[in-house]
Amino acid sequence: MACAAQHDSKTKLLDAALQVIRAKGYAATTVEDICSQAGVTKGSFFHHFKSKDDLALSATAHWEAMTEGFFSAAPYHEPSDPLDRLLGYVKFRGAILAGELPDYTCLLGTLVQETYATHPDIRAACDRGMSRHIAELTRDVEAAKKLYAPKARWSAESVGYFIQSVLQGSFVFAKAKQSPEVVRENLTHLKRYLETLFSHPRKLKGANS
Amino acid sequence: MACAAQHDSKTKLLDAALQVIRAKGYAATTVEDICSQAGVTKGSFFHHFKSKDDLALSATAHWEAMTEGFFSAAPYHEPSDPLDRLLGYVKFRGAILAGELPDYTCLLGTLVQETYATHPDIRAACDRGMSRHIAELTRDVEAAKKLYAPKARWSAESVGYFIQSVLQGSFVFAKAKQSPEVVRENLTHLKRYLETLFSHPRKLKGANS
DNA sequence: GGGAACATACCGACCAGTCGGTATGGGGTC
DNA sequence: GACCCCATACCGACTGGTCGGTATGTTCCC
Repeated sequence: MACAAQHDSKTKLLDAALQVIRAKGYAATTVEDICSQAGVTKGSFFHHFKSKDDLALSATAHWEAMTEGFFSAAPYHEPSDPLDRLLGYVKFRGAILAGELPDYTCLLGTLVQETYATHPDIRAACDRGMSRHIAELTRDVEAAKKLYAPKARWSAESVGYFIQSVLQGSFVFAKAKQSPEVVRENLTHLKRYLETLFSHPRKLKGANS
Repeated sequence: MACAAQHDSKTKLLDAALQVIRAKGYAATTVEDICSQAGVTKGSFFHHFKSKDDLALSATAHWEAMTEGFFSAAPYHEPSDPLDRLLGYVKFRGAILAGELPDYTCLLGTLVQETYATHPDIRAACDRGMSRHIAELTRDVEAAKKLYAPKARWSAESVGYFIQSVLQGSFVFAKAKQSPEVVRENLTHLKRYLETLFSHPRKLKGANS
């Protein structure tokens, strides 16, 4: 029973869900949309998921698993200097802006906007997923702070949230403008802010040059 | 024929649309939701609007008109120093975070996320509305740049987009966390960034204190 | 042969949009 | 002022299609 093909349909459905929901939004996505994108039938869908909402929940878990693997395998973790890792993260986020919009935007950000008032469990799942990613990030912020700005009054966590907020907001404008250009420019601003925040010796007066 | 009461229902429908769409998202909002919120009937709705999509378009125009009046009447325009006006804007955005989430989040940001791939005209309307607001903002950025950072390589417009991206992203997290607290913290970071960006003499070393 | 994986036909609720109708009020005519 | 005409505003039952979910197989693997 535990052969790989068993979960093939389920994985296909989850992958399809990530794509379709990011493109059309959750409410506008029909179960049949996901099925046809995945190349399976509705019977299969409801064999694996109790309901559409259940799929959404599973999709957030799937998303978390995917992104966690993706980011932990990324090369920006290599530097021993935590600030370099942090700036590497920002640079990395710029480097992965390829393909169509649904390929690089965030499922959780899209999902939570539509469901925060009507689907408490989905909202909570999105919150959990985003917070977990931020917690990862915050670790490097914390370490960099200890090194470069130990007395600063801002919290490492708030910087983590700020970074993610810039990204989420950038995606909104990417969608409005149908282009990742705004994301890139915003990442440049973000990088500059982080550098000044840590009084990074290598590029201290970079703000106005 | 031109009595004020004539357009009363239409205005009520538009006001209701702003609330309901921001709370439930566009696709999940039914025409009857809006009607009952506005206290009018479906017949009236389709007398004033050709379709649900037509309402969305009118709602963006209504939103633009409302917000333009709201922001142009705000006190942050008073200072003669453009940087003070800019920082005043950021402070003002923090001051208006009252009431429920749908009361202070942005209709256009919510709308465009759901419609960018499926409703080209709504997407374009959202883009137009957000760009217009940013253009206003950019004027002050431009003036402040001339005064305080004339040789900086970043464009005033990109700063305008950055400010709005921070806000839009903050709203995503406000929805995920059911609280405007993240918005406030992000505005603090944003203020600090703007100050360093303009090398504001009054608070130059504020970044790490 | 028994259960998990998948397929097909179908149901019922819901919802955007329609349609025939009523109410109101302004303007022209005598 | 009495009358009619007609446009605009508004009402709510109805319809046709869509979509989440179910019921009933069928296939295939252990």
